[in-house]
Amino acid sequence: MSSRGEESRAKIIAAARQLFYEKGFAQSSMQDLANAAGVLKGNLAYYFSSKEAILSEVVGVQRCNLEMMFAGFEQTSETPQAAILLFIDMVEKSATQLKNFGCPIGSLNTELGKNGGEFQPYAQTTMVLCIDWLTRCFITFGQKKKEAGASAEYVMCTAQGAAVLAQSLRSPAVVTRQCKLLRQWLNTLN
Amino acid sequence: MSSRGEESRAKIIAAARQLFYEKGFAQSSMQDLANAAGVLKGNLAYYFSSKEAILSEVVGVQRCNLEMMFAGFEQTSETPQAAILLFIDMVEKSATQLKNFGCPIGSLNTELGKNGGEFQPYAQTTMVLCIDWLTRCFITFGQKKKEAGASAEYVMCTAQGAAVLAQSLRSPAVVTRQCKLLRQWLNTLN
DNA sequence: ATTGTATTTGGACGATCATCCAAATAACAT
DNA sequence: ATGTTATTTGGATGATCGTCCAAATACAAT
Repeated sequence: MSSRGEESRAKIIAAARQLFYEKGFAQSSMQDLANAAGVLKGNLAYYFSSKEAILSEVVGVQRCNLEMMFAGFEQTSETPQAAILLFIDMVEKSATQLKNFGCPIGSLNTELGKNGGEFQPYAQTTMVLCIDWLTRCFITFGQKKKEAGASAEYVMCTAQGAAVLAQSLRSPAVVTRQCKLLRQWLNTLN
Repeated sequence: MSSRGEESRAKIIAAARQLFYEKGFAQSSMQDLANAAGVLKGNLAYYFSSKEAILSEVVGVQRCNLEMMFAGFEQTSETPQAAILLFIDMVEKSATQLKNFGCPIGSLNTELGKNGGEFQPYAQTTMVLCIDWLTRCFITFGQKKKEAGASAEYVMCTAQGAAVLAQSLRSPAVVTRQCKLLRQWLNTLN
């Protein structure tokens, strides 16, 4: 597969990522994906055997981006607290996006988790990735394994709840307020 | 409209409520609704002019049920704390459902809030109803208006986040843990 | 220039979608 | 019993869905 093919493939995945996020997986038709990617619908089948295959790639990219982001957080932080704070900052900076489309990770899990959820395992990996990274941060911070897991769950729970509320109420301020609370809570852990 | 018609109408709405919750609004076809309600697809059009009209009725029933539940909480509670505790108990008792299908209120907002969200206003009313009731509870509890709003937002945020995580991780235990934290937090308010 | 592969094109395919309707049937009034 | 309304039936409608494919085109190697 030459650079031309790789480019088309990448365009399709990028378009799918955006569309799945903004409209949902089921609501994004192959025609929509083709239009957004600037290719013909028939061309999608050349690169992906099915819509599920596109979802798989999209989640793969999502996970890859998360891993890079987390690696960046760790590199630019001297303490695990600072890394967690960067995570909270990231959530707060996404407030407007969260208001418009919810959390890219949470909303995909919510959609795919419905009714049997044959596709949910794809989305689950990204949620687990976040919780695991936060857990490692809290362990490095000095917490025991179980305590760190609870802390990570608490942070992620607040972030997801804030996203749902922000989107429901169409108010990014919810995210701002909950992030502030998270920072205060983090400060009390010392 | 006689009792026969009312009965069919009610059956359709009940089936739609369940299906919208378990499969999502867009993923529930009119054929699915008809099958679940035990009527023919063509009969849906006799009672509802469109799928949107069914959604409107479903949300109306949802809101009505919430109002009754809240009224019950207030009647059987002598203090606002006790009423809030009943709310938290209700969330915890729903852990298994939350794991399977997410929060009936939150997940509907998440779906309908995507891409312009022409239908989201329907779902928004139920979310606002919950937050407003919690806010009133915290005001009765003695908090100022703004503080009460923040407390209500915090409770709802935790509940919604717990639902998203429980469904993502397919673990009802998340709900149990977050409810426990909520009760502890509520105790510190005295 | 010619061959072989990679990619694109445009459309066909059956299935399913929400909506709509005329005719059949049921229930009830007189 | 007859007429009237309420409800059900079964199917038609055009649009759109995901998938698939043969032919056309573009590119690279010889």
